[in-house]
Amino acid sequence: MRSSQLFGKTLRQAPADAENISHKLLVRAGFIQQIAAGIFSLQPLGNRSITKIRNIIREEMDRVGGQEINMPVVQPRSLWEESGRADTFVPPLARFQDKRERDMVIAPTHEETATVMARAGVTSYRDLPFTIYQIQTKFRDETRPRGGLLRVREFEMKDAYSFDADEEGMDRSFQAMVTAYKRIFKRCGLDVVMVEADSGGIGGKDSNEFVLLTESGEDTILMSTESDYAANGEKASFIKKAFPIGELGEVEEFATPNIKTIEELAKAEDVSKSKTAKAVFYSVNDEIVVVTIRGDYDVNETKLRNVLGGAEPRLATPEEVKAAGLVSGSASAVGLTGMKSVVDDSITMGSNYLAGANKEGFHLRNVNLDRDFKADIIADIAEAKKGYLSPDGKGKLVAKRGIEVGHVFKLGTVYSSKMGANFTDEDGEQKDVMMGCYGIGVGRLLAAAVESNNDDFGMVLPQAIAPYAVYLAGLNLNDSDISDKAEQLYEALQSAGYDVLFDDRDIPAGVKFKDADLIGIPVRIVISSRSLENGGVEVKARTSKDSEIVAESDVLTSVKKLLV
RNA sequence: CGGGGCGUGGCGCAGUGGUAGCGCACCCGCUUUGGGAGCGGGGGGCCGCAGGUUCGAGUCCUGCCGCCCCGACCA
Repeated sequence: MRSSQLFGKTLRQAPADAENISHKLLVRAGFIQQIAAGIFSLQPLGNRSITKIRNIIREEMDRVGGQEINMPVVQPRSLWEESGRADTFVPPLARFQDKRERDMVIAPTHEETATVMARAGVTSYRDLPFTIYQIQTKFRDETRPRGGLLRVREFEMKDAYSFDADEEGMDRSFQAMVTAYKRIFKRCGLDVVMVEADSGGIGGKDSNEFVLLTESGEDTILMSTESDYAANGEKASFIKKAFPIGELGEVEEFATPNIKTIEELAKAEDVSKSKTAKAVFYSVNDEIVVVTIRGDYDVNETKLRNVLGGAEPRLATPEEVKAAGLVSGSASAVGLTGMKSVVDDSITMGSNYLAGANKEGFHLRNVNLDRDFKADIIADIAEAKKGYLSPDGKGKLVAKRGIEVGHVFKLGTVYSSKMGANFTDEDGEQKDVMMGCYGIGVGRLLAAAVESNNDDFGMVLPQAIAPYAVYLAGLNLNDSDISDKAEQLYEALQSAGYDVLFDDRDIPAGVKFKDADLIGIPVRIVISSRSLENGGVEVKARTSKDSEIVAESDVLTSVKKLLV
């Protein structure tokens, strides 16, 4: 490609809207153009990078036996009623009615259609296993898109779905995908870690995220200092401090004027926060739920949602708390009836707690679970934090930020059972298909790659995903000797199989260098009167500071050393 | 959805009631050619939208829309 023909201009200044490095650089380099919040067009350079990423993904999916398919973006809402996600998917499904007033949705993900595909295509265990995948547009009406391509509403995702006869098969399919994912990210120049994750709106039991650790990430990742334990903050667990359980004391009420928080209560009584039972009130499906957790821990709302069966909890408003007859600042589960009680298991690792008396200005001593208040659910709903003990007993947790670039799920039969995707096994029995699903955000992957590969001058893209492998700049092109040689080099490099961007523009050298750096092309070749005087052409890697002079006849050899 | 900020040429910005400007980019000419060149000339604006106040509104008032950031939320 000749720069003089290339559509798209580089910008000296990034739009004021852009804040992330990747957002700024992708816009400045002419890769992407914003159309609306979280909605982008790809310009030629950006499209080339994305195409390369897609192809890497395809190769690795095919390598582990994936078969490419394509499913519709527009789907009848009834399909989502079958799976039960029509009203529960968060963010809300984008919906519209077609001409005949039939309810339609714009797909945010494709488990339903994939299950339908399997439902029709699988009747016998002999049809299993198989894995299908697509690279397809999704739309999620995110509450808050942000960071250029990092979090968008319309986006392209590679989504794969595996179908197996039994759990062992599903595990094998899952492992194959994990292998493929690791190769994909490595080839794209991303150093990712696989962490345990919450499966959220997709469902299923186990899920893992592939995360690029970087400060600009929006997820919190907790990792052990001494083992390979790593988990998203939504999922992370830890070993809770346990205290000896003494004899249960008598409950006694005492006055606590002006004490509203656990901190104040612990301080006033001169005890550790772990001697207090904290009550937090949530609104879940318009009902108040009381959550009790030991005062030294906080509630993890994702875990809470999961123990509540998937309904989204939200902190009750002061009005709701009051309406429920509760005394904020002095509340506890003691004596409460008619509302669901969830208790974190930390409460069972101690006794004789300080807790609210449900009476303005009073608290209670020696409060104990079962005797003084009930639990409908006892579970781990505590938020892991840095410094806590790793759940495997090895080391402490540290907190990092990360960008989720891939997510793999063991779905089991959550979709197949609801949607009737079953088969007859060897014994003639009817069984639900065991599924897995596996996603990679394609645009996000590019953004993540830029986030982790840049310097003061621009992107530093690995050859695998750079729009071009070689930037060939001819200077003093009015000199026919130089322009002839530049043309010859352009031909030769292309014949050798390299993607070459030939800067044939009649502009100052500095502009060409700036553009080459900004776009992040791995190898830059300069041919000029100066280089010829020095005995050839200049070859420079984007990653190195200095260039080397190479005889014209040796250019291909020299480039070959820097590229594959 | 709560809090904050911003909407003026492709991009960055100035303009607090009186003829819409600057830098970059763009077009023409000449001079230039190793890190975003110099000189000269030129084109491009429903100042987000609607209503209002005023002799007069980019500027003041009201409403709406859009975008960004923080939070909430987030396969």
